Amino acid sequence: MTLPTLPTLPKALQKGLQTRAAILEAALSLASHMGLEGLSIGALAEVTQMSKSGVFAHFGSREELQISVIREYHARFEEEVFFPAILEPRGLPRLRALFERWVKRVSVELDSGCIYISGAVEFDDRPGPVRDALVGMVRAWHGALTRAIAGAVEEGHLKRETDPEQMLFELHGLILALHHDARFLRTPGALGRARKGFDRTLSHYSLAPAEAPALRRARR
Amino acid sequence: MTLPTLPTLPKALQKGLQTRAAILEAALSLASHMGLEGLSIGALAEVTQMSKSGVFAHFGSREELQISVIREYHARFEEEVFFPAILEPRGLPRLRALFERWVKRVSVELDSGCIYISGAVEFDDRPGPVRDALVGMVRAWHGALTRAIAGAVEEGHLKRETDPEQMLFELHGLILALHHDARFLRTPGALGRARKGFDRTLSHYSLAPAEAPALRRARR
DNA sequence: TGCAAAATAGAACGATCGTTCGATTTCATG
DNA sequence: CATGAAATCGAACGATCGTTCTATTTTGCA
Repeated sequence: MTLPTLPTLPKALQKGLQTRAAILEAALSLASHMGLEGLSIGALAEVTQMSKSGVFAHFGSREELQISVIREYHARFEEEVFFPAILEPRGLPRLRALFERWVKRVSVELDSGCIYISGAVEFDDRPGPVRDALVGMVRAWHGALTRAIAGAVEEGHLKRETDPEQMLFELHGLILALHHDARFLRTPGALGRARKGFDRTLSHYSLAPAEAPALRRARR
Repeated sequence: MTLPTLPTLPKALQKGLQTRAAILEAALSLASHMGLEGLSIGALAEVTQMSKSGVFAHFGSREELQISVIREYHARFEEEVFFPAILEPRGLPRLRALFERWVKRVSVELDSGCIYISGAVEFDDRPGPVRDALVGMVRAWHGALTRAIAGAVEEGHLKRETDPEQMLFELHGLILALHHDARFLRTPGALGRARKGFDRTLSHYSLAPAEAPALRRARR
């Protein structure tokens, strides 16, 4: 039984991946503005100057397209926020870098919108693979942040009693409020408020060299 | 020139407003689950056992329906959150009541979603009367909260330097994080985290009778 | 009870959606 | 250059959307 044609298995696949990347680029921009639910293949075809079926063929379904967009967004998020920040020394410097780049990402996206945030609202009631993908990515990101906070505790930069999940909850709230006020209400100064909130939160969880030890000793 | 029929101008209008209220009830529930953009007249007709055109006639356009839903949501929000809380004494008690009822509203809505929050994401990039209505309602609510915070400052319950808008930003963040974690991530304990965050925020902006005066004196 | 008005139904419209299918073009490579 | 595979197109599908009409039913009131 000889293998008749030995399916070619092309090495480069140049053109295919190339246009796929172009489509994904447009899809990312479109989803940032209209949300993942607002992503339509027709609109995508118009933007990329292709036929609907041409666009469609690259993903096989709208759901797969949405998931691809989420994955692409995740990759860029990692590259712009996580990877550079993780180079900072463990502890407060790393945590600061993570938050600052996070804030920048959300506020740079002022005219494009964070897919994690809009997706969370769009899919909180919609079970399925798209929601699962989103939850997975957000959980991974929150996990990384939680570890960074725990690292700052171990490093002695934050109080030993610090609950990393609680602190993450509060920092995440600042990001969400920034997104809300800047994009929806268009309040000026939201970026500054997020930063100030971060400092205030940090000051609470930080060791306050003057008072904290005294307080802690007094309690025992 | 005699008025020929003297257009009846009916007093009760019973049936009309009655079914309109029923439609609005269903629309509110539907919009809470699918978002304001997910509100479709067809689905609404199915739920209310009416014809599409029958539903449509009560609002004249989908946009007007969406705005009516927003107005209805606002009225209920006022009744459940604002009016009861405003009965509390000015200052910290009132602020506490406002936040606690706000939190309850968002977490009671765990299986229905807050239209203010989902609407903010859906319409942050979509100009038009629906967005305008939403912004107006949210601004009104934030304004009430800001006044409550300012009241607590004047009452001497919060530090004189307190920036009400900054504090509101942080409290709003807690609500948004609660909504996100409870509805999207389905994290247990999000409600507790929001409350703990509130107490922590409050403790920062409160006059700390023991230490704060000493610190303030030391700085001069 | 009868009559005008209000409320609702029913059918149809153009548009857009995701998807399918067959034909055609473009590509990579022997 | 030829050939098969990959990529793209164009047309059509059924479904759903908001909306518009014209009947028909139901209602409120003299």
